[in-house]
Amino acid sequence: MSEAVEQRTSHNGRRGGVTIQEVARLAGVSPATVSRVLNRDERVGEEYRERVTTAVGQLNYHPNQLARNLRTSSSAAIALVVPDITNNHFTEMVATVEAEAYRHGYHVLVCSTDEQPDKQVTYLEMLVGERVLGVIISPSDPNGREIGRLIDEGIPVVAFDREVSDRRADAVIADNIAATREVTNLLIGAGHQDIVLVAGRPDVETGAERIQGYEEAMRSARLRPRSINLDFRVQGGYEGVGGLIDSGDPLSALVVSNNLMTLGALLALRERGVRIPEDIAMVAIDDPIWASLIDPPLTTVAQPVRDMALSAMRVLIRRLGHDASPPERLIHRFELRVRASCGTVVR
Amino acid sequence: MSEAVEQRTSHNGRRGGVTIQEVARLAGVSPATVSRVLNRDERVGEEYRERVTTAVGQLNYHPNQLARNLRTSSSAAIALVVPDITNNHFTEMVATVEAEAYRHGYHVLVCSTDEQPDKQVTYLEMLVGERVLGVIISPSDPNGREIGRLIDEGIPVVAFDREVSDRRADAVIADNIAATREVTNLLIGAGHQDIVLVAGRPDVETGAERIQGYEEAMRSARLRPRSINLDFRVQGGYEGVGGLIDSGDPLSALVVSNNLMTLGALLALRERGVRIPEDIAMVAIDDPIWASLIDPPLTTVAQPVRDMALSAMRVLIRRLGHDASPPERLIHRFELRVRASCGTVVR
DNA sequence: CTGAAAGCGCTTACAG
DNA sequence: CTGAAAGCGCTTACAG
Repeated sequence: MSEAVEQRTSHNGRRGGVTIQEVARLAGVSPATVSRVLNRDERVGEEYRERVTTAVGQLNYHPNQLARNLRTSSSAAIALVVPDITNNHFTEMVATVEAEAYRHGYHVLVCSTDEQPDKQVTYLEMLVGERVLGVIISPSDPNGREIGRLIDEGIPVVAFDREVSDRRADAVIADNIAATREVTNLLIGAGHQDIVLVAGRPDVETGAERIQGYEEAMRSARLRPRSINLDFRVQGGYEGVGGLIDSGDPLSALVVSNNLMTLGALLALRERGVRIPEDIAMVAIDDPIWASLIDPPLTTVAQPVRDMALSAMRVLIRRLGHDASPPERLIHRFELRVRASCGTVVR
Repeated sequence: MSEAVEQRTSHNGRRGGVTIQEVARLAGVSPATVSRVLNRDERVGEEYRERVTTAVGQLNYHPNQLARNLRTSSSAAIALVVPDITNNHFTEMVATVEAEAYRHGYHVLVCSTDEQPDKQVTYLEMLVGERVLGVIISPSDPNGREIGRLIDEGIPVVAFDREVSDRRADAVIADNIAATREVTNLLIGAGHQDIVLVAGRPDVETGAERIQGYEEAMRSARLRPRSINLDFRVQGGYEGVGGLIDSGDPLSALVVSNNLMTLGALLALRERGVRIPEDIAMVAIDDPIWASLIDPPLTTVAQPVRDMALSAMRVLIRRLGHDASPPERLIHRFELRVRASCGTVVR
C-alpha cells in the first residue's frame, strides 16, 4: 500500500496548464465570475457569460478537477465494490453502471474484494478518503463497519444483490428464494428424488437464500435436502461436483447455485463421462450467454442483472440529488428458462 | 455531462473529519512533521515519529486525499480504457490489473469506450482533468489526439492489445498475425479449401492483423482468401455467419476472429442445424472458459491475457517511478489448443 | 531534524 | 449581478 504514496510525493514538477485566473484576465472579469459561468450559475449577465465562454475556448481551458474536489469536498466518482469482476453476473453489472455513469458525467472506480472482508474494509476506507459521491456494493461482508462510516460521512450506499446490515442503505436485490424453489420444483416434478444443491457460501446472503429456497421445495415434497457448500467459483463447482460423483452417493439431479460453479460442475461431469440429463439432470441459477450453446442446453433461472443495475443507478442518482426519503428495497424476480439439461424437455 | 457538476456544487456541507492540524496539536508538533511521518520522510526523529503515530491512532486520523491530490497535483488512480468490458478478454485484463493495482496501493478507474472514438476523447479529457497517474488503453481510436495530450502532461500511457500512433507510449501486444496464420494452416492441413474468415473491424489493429495472418496462410496455399468484416460483438458473428450460410456460397470451414463473434457464430449455426465439424469446421481466436465445454469442444488459439495485463502493469509502475527509458514494445505469443471443432482430432 | 509560511486552483459566503 | 477575500487540507521549499 505504500508505493502509491511514494509516487505521488515526487510528482509535483508537472507543469500546470491554464488556470481560472488566466481565463479571468483574458475575459476581463473576476475568477469568481468565471467559476460561476462554468458551474451554470444563473445570475451571470449575458455579456459576461459570453466573454467567459470565448476566453475558455481560446485558452482551451479545462478546470482542474483536483482543486474542485478539494474545495467542494467531493469527487465525480462513483465506486463499485464487487466480490469478483470476472463473474459474468458482476461484469454485466459493472458494464451497465459504467454506461449510465458516463451518461450522467460520473466516472467509476472498480473495487474487487475477492470475497475477502479485509479487502473490503481497505477499499471502503480508501473510498471515504477519496470522497466518492456514492457507492454500489455487493458486500463480501455485510457487517463491514466501514459501510456505516460511508453513510455517516453522507455518502449514499446502495446494496446490490446482497443486503448490508446497516438499515440506512438502499438495496436492489433478487428473489433468490423463489427462484431456487422454482427450479428445484421443476426437478421434483420430473420425478427426481436425489437432488443435491451445489451451494455457494451460506454466509453470503444470496448463498443462504438459495439454500433456503431449495430446502423449502425439498421439504414440501418430503424429500431430504442435501447440499454441498463451496465458494462461488469455477474451482468450487469443479471440486465439489467431482467429489460428489466420486463418493458414489445416490444422485439423480443437481441444482447449481451460480454460473461459475456451473462451469466447474460441467467440467467435472464431462471428465467423468457423466451424461446430462440421462445420468444426471441439471438446472442452474444465472443464465450466462453460453447456457444455450452447450450440450445439452442448460435449464436456468436468469437474473435480470441489467435491470437491477439500472435500478441501483436510479436510486443512487436520486440520493446524490439529496433525496432523503426512507431507504428503498427493490426486489427483482428471476425468469425461468427451460432447456434440455433438466430432462423435462424433448431434445 | 452536467449532472455531476451540479451535484458537487451543493455538496459542501459535509462535516470535515479530523485534520492534520488536530493531529499536530495533540502530538505537540507542527503539521509539517505530521505530514513527513505520514509520507515516510526519513529525517524525522524517532521520538517525534512515535508521538505522531499515537496521535494518529487516537484520533483515527485519515489524511484527506483530495487535499493531497491538489497539493501534489496527482491522484492515486490508474485508468483503464477499454472498448468493451463485457468482452471476456477485457474482463480478464481489468481483473488482473485491478488486483495488481490494489497490491500497490492504487485504485482503478474503468472507462468503456464502446468502440466510439468520441467516447474515448471525452474519457481521456476527463482523465487529464483528474490527473490520473497513468493509463492503460486498448484504443478505439489509436490516433485520438487526447492520447498525446496525456503524455504531454506527463501521464504515462501503455497501449494494450492495440497500439496507439503516438510513439512515446509503451505497448503490450499479442502476435495476432502468427496466431491467425497458425489456425488457418491447421484447417488447410486438414484439407479444407473454402475457408472463410469471420473478421472483426479491419480499422482496428487486431482486426487487421488477424486478416493479414489469414490471408498470408491462404495465399501460401494458393487458396482464395474470403472474409466478412463485422464488429467484434455477438451480434456481428450471429448476423455475419447467418448470412454466410444463407447465401449458399461454398464454405467448408470458418476462422472466427474473437470470442464474442464465436458465440454469435455458434448461435447462427445451431439455429440452422449445421453440424460442427461435419458440415463446417471451425477454429477461433481467443480461448474463453466455455470453449472446452461446448459441443464440440472448440479449437482455439489462446491469448495470454493475464500475462499481458501483468506486463502492462509492470511497465506502467516502472514509468510511475520516473523511468524515462525508451518506449517498450512487448509482444506475447498465442497458444494453440486443438480440440474437436476443427475436425482434425478423433472425438 | 523541525517549524512557519506559502501555495496548489478552485468555490462561495459576504459585501456592495 | 459582480468582485475581493477567505479557505478547503494538505505538502514542501526555505530557514534555522
